[in-house]
Formats: sequence, structure tokens, C-alpha cells
Amino acid sequence: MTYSPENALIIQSDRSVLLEVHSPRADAARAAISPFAELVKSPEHIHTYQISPLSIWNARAAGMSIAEMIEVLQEHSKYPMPETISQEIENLGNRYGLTTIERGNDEILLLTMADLPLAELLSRDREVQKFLADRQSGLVFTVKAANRGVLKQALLAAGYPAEDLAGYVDGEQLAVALRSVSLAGQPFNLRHYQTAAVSAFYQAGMARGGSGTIVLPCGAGKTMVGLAAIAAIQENTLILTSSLTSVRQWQREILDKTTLDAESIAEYSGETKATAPITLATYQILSYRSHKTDDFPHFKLFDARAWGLIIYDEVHLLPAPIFRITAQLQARRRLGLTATLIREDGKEGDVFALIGPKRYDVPWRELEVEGFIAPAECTEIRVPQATDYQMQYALAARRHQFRIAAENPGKYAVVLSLLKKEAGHRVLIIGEYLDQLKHLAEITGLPMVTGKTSQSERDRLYSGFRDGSIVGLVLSRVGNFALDLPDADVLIQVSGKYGSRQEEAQRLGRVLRPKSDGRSAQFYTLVSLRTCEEDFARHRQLFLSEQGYRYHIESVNEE
DNA sequence: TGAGAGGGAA
DNA sequence: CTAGATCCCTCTCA
Repeated sequence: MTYSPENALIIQSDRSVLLEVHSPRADAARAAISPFAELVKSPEHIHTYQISPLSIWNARAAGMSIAEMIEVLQEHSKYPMPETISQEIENLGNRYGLTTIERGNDEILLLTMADLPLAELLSRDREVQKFLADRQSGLVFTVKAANRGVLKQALLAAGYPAEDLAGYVDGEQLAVALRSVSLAGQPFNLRHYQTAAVSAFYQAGMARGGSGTIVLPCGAGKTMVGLAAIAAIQENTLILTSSLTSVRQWQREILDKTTLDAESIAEYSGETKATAPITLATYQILSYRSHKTDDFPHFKLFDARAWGLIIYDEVHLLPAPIFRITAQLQARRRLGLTATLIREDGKEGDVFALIGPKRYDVPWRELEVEGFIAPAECTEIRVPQATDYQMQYALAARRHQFRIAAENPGKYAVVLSLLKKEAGHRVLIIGEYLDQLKHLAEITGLPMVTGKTSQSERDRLYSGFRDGSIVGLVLSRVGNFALDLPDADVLIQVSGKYGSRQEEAQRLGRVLRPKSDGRSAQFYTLVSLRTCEEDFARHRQLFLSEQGYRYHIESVNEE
């Protein structure tokens, strides 16, 4: 197929792609380009995507060919494609793999360049140069094994990411299998996309793979993919997570769904510093730096056992020191798990070079169609500010304006009317600022959970919500993270953290557990009219728009 | 030995 | 581009 005026895409020579949102072919076009393009702007009528080198390389690593990318663009293009664009995608796409890293001996790696000009170019690159030891031949350089990670970072920065074929050391064996009936008596098997994700990451005897990142939506069962990877590799495994809560969740899942017993699993945390064939730790304990000696005392965990696999949960949150140590660990298999490759700090390249490229992803809406996550409707409600409040906003210093807009008291009445409209549903109200939340808890009569709420109180409120005795909860940022409240189906976001795409996605994730009657979840986000909050809200929505969620905009009438 | 408070870090 | 949550460490008290 070729270009036609019925199509939804306008492709420009700077690798930006415009999507006409109201075109009948818009959804198909969006789905087709999302594996290799990132949404950068999403106003009402025309969305702008950018095709970046990294987005192309990630797509290639996940198995998409250059020909497919070009074909998809041609198929959905409104006008003839600029000639340069297919050449550029081809040129950029082909760069991945023009340099390869292979094993020389235990100490030495061999970096091979595809041709002489490239060898000359890269051996003159200031960063790459640092790690080249000897030139074995025109195209082959030796590199110290210890520099494997930093070399990959340098090659990526130079625009020629290496394909790493140097392999891995074997870890200590561990006999483990997935159960077909969980310990709790539930029969289960891997979903088709979980199986596909694991085999994209690792198959016995596969030269490529053994390191990489798997991208699955919230609630799609990333833990199961991790467990299946452990069962496939059968070696001692270190699992790193972002919180103790997820350490405990992983522990429960391993006991419930694999043949391993409690003896084989250990937690390395502030409380207990044990290791076992499967060891769980948080990023925080590993990133802890002693202020006396200024080093990282817990990095020794990486050498505590012969790990055959390291799992990085929520790789979008991985802190800088863990990247640094991971650069030293390139001979260990590494699996990154995340709901979005987007990092608000722009370190997507480090994930690519050090953990590994994207091996597999599934668009959110695809899982929705198959019923693995609930459908959701997103509504942005524009709330005007009262005149005196507008004045306060206008006079405030710029750095205070966001908070003033976010705490617009006009939002309270909107929340109350939403609660009336959604009566009978299970509601979560999430916001950033404790004063605002406290007020909301008072006027709605709903209990509030914040960081100060004791663990026992939280357990009481969450289980009250689960059994239906509590119809709604007011949550601070505690609501962003691992929370198991399957029945929640309405979420009202009253304020959020600046332009965090992450946070928006996490929060929608809270209400995406499939409902027994198949109904849709409702996601409301309240934004103060004509304030900087509108700009931040737009940025927050990019990731979910990229996944095909459309925000309906409603206005509240000014009184 | 464990609980609880307080400080610091990212 | 700030406020809030978390988790680590250390110290104190019984």
C-alpha cells in the first residue's frame, strides 16, 4: 500500500511524524508506529511523534526490521514520503550491529567494526578511544573485559551501538520450575505474551539475548515473566526492586507459583541481610553510601554468590549508582522489567547500553482488547479559579504558581459532584499535597492514607476497601506504588507531580485490573483552567496518549 | 534483642 | 522543580 489522502500520517524529513487524531485511520496508524516512535506533543487535533535513533534501535532489538518500519510509514502516509526519510531510517537502523563485541579470552574482548572507515571514525572518537587497548587488525580492537559496559555506553553515545555477543558466565545451578497449580490451589499458566516475552529474552543456546528489557503495562504480570525467566535459566538469581513492598510481593509470588521453598529465598534489606539462591534486595540498600568511607558497602552483594541472572524490576526507576555497578556486571545475564522505557531523567540510553535493549513489549490497548486489563476512559476536567484566587496566582512568584494552581479550591466541588455521579463505584482520590488531601478527606468523609499512616492502619483500610466496607480512599503519593486494590474502578487525580508521564501511567494502572462485569474504569484528572498546570498536564498525558488513550476534555462552568 | 525516634539521601 | 514517601543508618531505652 502507498500514500493516500485518506491516511492519518504526515511524515517530515526531520523524522517527526504528525498524526491527524480525527482521521478514521488514526488508531491503526498510531498502533503501527508506536513500536519505533515516541509521542512528544499531543494537543487536540494533531499529535507529533518523533523517530529517534534510540527508538529505532529498541524496535530493532525487539525484532522489528527496517523494512517493516518503512513499510508501515508508507502505508499510513498521507503524502509521498520525503526521500531522505527512508534512507535515514535505513542508515540509523543499520548502525545497530555494525560494531560487535565478542569474547577473546577471560580478560580480553574483541570489538569488531564493520568496515575500515567506521574503524577509523570510532577509533578517533574521544570516548570510545579510551577503551581500545590494541588494534589486532584493521577492523578488530581488543578491549579489557572490565570495560565492556563503559565501552557500550561510549559506542551508543557515538551513534553506533554495539551488538554484545560476548556471552555470560554461568551462575550456580538452581533446580526450579513453575507450578501448574499455584500453592493457593489456583490453576494457572503463562499468558501467551508472557511466554513470548521470555523467549524473546532467553532461549537455551541463543547467541543473542540473555540481557534486555521487557516492557509490559501495569497489571500485565511482569513478575510472572521474571519467574519464567528464572525457570528457563535455572541458576541463582538476584532480584532488585524499588521498595520493600515489592520485595515481599516477589517473595509471595515465588512461593506461590514456583517449586522453590522458603529456604531458597532470602531478603537482603535493612532488617535482614541474608542471601540464598534467590535473593531480593532494594535499590536503596544497594545505593546506600557510608558517609565515613564514601563507598557502597552493600555492593558486595553482587559477588556474594554466583548469580546467573540479575532482575531489575521497574527499570525506569533505576538509580545512578546501580547503573555504575551494572557497567561492571556485563558478564551476568540481566533482565529489566518496566511498564514504560521512559525515564524522566533522560537516561534511556543507559538502560539500553547497560541493562539491555528492549526485547519485547505489548501496547496497553492490545491487552485491553484481550481482556487482560480493563478498558478505561480518561477525562480531563478544566476547573476555573475563583477571581481572588486568580489574583493570588497571578501575583505569586513563578515557582509557587504550580502549587497554587494544583491546590485550586474550585476542585473540591468538582470532586463532590464526581462522587455523586459515580455513586456505587469504588473510588480512589489521589493527590500530591497533604493539605489538599486532608480537606478532601473531611468533605467527602472518606478515610485518608499518607506516608504517616502506620502499616497496621493501612492494612486495615486497604482490606476494608477490598471487602467493600469502605467505598473510597483518599491517597497521597503512597497511591502511586504497588497497591493491590483490584476493585477500584474510578480514580480522581486532584493534583500531580509536574509533568511526570510515569506518574500518570502508574495512577491509571491502579484501576486497570479487569472487572468481573467487564465495565470500564474511569480516570478523571482535575486541571486548573488557564494556569501552568495545563501545560504540565499535557506533558503528563503523553505516554498514555501514545498508548492510544484519548482524554476527553470537560469544562466546569464559571459561577 | 528489638522497638522506636531522628537524620540523611536520592 | 518542590513536597512527600521510603528506606537506610545510628542512637537510645527497656
